[in-house]
Formats: sequence, structure tokens, C-alpha cells
Amino acid sequence: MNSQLKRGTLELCVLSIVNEHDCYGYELVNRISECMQVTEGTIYPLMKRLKDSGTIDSYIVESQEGPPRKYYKITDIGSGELERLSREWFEFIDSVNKLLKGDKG
Amino acid sequence: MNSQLKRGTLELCVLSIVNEHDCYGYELVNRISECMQVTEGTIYPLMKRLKDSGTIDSYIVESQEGPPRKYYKITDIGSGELERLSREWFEFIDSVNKLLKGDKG
DNA sequence: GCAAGCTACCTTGTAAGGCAAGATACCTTG
DNA sequence: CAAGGTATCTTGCCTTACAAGGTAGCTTGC
Repeated sequence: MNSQLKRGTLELCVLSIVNEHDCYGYELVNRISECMQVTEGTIYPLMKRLKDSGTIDSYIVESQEGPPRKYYKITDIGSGELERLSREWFEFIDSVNKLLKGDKG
Repeated sequence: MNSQLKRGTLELCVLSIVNEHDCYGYELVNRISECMQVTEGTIYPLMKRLKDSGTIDSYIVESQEGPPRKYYKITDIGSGELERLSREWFEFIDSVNKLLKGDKG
């Protein structure tokens, strides 16, 4: 798939999923992989950026199926960010689709 | 606006406009600026990439309003590319929107 | 004449971020 | 103990948006 299309929407996708329920990185990779090709080399640095900016928080949980998991939780800042990105996403779709149809507005 | 969102759709937008009628770079900047913030530093290198890949062709036309204009014309390769990108774009919207709604499919 | 401002082209350098690749380590199964 | 799934993280490469700056043609007003 077009890797460029992903830019700008990945953060939205991650925040949307984490907003539903706390997730760990490996789970996010698998969940998002159902919709678009994405790897750990993309997700883990993204989660670090989101945590550094206060958008999400994290906590460790032991697992019986392997090494400890780092769960991510959305913060208040993250909720606002999710709302903003979501609005931006739909506005963006509209304007691109209008342009594709040849509308002027 | 989110500059990352632009990635991957700019090529689609440019090809869609050029597919309607031949355009020169400065015109494309102004046309696309109606929908999303974009500058010459983005468009001119993009047009060069598209021409190098055989997606578009170009020809010079004198102008009474300033320096000569370099018009761009879509090629057969470009038409195929436009169709492919367009399909990809709508599929991408669908899958992201499904993910945002929490659907599994 | 010439400065200002629009039209039109192009290039350079910086920064962001996707992704392949590789490292580490836990657990289970054969 | 090797293989393979689960889970984390980092390094380095590559693409590309964009600010900034350069060149040049044309018109208008002083």
C-alpha cells in the first residue's frame, strides 16, 4: 500500500483504539494491521512520541504468554487531540473529494 | 493544517486536476491552495518526480502576463496511475473509517 | 528610468517520520 | 536445546513537505 497515505492518520488510528480500551504496542500493531500494513518499527517510535507529548500514559503488566506488556492509556490531552485529529480527518476527506470531483468549493 | 495528511494524496490531487485539463505549476499551486495549504516548494519538485516517472509530460507556452509557462499533460501511464491512486484513496478512507468506528472488518 | 509587485520558474537545506533490519528476552512445545 | 510465538526497543536509510532564497518577465506609478 501507499506508505505516504498513512502519514497523519496513524496517530488518529492509534488514539482511537487506545481511547476504546487500554492497549499494548504489539496488540496495536496486530489490530491496525487488519486495516493497513504497519510494522513495529513504525508503532513503537510513534508511541514514544505520543507519550513524550503527554497524549498517552503507560504502565507495565506481567504476562503469562511472554515478556511483560507495556499498556497505553489515553490522557485528557489525548482525548482533545483525538477529537481535533478526527475533525481534521473528516474535513480533509471532504476537501480532497471535492477537489477530485472538480468542485470549486 | 496537518502536513502529514497531505502525503500520498497530493499526487492524486495533481493528477486529477491535470487529467481534467493541462495546467502549469503556478496554476496548480493556486488551485490546490483552495483546498489545502500547499506551496511551490512542494509542487515543483513533485511535478519533476512525476515527469521523471513518465506520469506526466510538459510543454512550454509563452505568456503575455509574465514569463513562459510550463504546462503539464497527463500520459497513458499517468491515467493508469490516477485510476490506481483513486481506488487506493477510497479504499484507504473506508478502512480508516471502519477502524475509527471500532469495526473488525 | 526604476522601484514595487505580480507572475512564473527552480533549488537548497532542514526536519519529520515510515520501515527494514537487527538486538534482546520471555515462554511453550517437541 | 532448538524452534517459534510473544513482546519490547533501536539504528540507519529514504522519501518528501516546506521555508527560504534565487532568477526572470511583465505592468503600473512616481
